[in-house]
Amino acid sequence: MSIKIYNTLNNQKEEFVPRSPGKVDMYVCGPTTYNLIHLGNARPLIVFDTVRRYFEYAGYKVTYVQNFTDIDDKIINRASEENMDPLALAEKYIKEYYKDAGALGVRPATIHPKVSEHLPEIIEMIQGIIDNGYGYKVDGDVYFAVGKFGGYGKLSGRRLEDMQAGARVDVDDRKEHPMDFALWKTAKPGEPAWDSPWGKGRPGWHIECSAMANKYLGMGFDIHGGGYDLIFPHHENEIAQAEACIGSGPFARYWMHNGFITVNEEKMSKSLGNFFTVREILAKYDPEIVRFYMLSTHYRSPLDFDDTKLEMNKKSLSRLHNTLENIEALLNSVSFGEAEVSLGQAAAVLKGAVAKAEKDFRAAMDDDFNTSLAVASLFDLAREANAFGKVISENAGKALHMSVKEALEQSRDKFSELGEVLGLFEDSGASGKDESGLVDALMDLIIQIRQEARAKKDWTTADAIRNKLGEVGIIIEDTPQGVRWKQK
RNA sequence: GGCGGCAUGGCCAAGUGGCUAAGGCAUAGGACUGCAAAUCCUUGAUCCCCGGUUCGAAUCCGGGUGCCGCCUCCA
Repeated sequence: MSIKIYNTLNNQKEEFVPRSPGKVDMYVCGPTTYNLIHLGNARPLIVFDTVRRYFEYAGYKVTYVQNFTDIDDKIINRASEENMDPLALAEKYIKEYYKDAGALGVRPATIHPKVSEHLPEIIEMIQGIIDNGYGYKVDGDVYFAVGKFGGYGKLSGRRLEDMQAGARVDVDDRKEHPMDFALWKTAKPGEPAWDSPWGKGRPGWHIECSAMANKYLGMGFDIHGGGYDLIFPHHENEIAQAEACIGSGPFARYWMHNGFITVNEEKMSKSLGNFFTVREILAKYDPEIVRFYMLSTHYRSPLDFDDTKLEMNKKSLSRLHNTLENIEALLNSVSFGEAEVSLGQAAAVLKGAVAKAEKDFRAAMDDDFNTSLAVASLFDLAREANAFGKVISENAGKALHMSVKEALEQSRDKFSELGEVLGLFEDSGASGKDESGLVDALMDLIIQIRQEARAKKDWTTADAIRNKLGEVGIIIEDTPQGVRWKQK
């Protein structure tokens, strides 16, 4: 089964054929580190992390490159506001990035190149563009001449003559064409600057990705990803720069773009007051919920964020967690051996469901990473596993055949296996409990007291304990396999 | 002005020509439970409107309505 990818370059799903068999080389545009990452940054992180995980699951060796833009106007402005060195400010937020991304289950890329560490490569590429006749110098600035690059517009499907340059921003009349963009900008006093053949300055907005992708992956690498809004001009310009410099195209073979996040049906922006950092969201919601939510919609569709939907997804996710706990409890409480009661038929049904879940999951992910459908396969498995648990409960106290244990273990393992591809269920088990074991010990005590009350049919006491614990955020469940408790 | 996307049950969301339109949340009924919780079973869709193509359309074509994005830094 092959993987299909919706390629922005041709606006259609295409079979993915890697440049080198068994390997995937991908580049994803990373954040400009002038602030904590926001919700909008989080989506591509989670989406492309999941793409990467699935490729690895499917047996590919993935080289994943994600840059940090640590030289940029926004950084310079922010740094001067805070009276900080721009690079130190960028470094600070790179550290913060790792905290937030890590919390969301986003694995570090194979390589995280920074602009500040690639000035030689960037300058070399600009020089190459000039040498090939696609760049020109004006005062201390260098511009890319879009009119000379025949393929300009092929990614975004625009034609130069259709675009209303200057409609919203004044055109710099030193440019040969209004759409020309800066490759190199002269430094103003006090700004960070590097020596170049064109004087002291810094790179333009787009050149970094071309240069760094080219350095680490080379021309014709497999997948380039990023947010939908980057198609134009950022990615269009990346293509133009790389291909104008190196000559041999294509720059990247498959272009993937994630849809936008809105908040309360509006585009997230500071002026609308609906701008959220990942950290603000994580103060209210478990990161796994945020991740699950982002994957509950196809990556190319827009995704609206609000508390109601988060709450909804929280409940959905807990269903999956409950299932995992149910399976674990059965494995721990039921005795297995030579068949007194075999339940062979039911076990076979579950094993069949395990196989089907993986098959469905793969089919969904193969089809342009349809995580929404993939998640559905987990719910299908959950239903079967829980139904099996019900059958087991009906045979409480009896020794069950080993095939029952096998079926339970298979379903549990399949959950973790498929969940890991989506970055879910990874820290299940010890979450919410303290390391000293004090809480566990106290809970054992409380539960024991309550059980004694229940044994005496003292429901008033038993219910009071349960209600009071509920007020503190602890849920007590009396299951056929014994008493269970959990937080929240 | 140019380019592009979306409209599926109360809500979220798959599905892009063909068996009974996935899955989740919520609702209602039932089972289980001392009562709950968890779980299982059952429960609900004129697929935005009009017209067309077809044996057959949510799915293709035309028109309409509504919403959104990009064309400027933006994930």
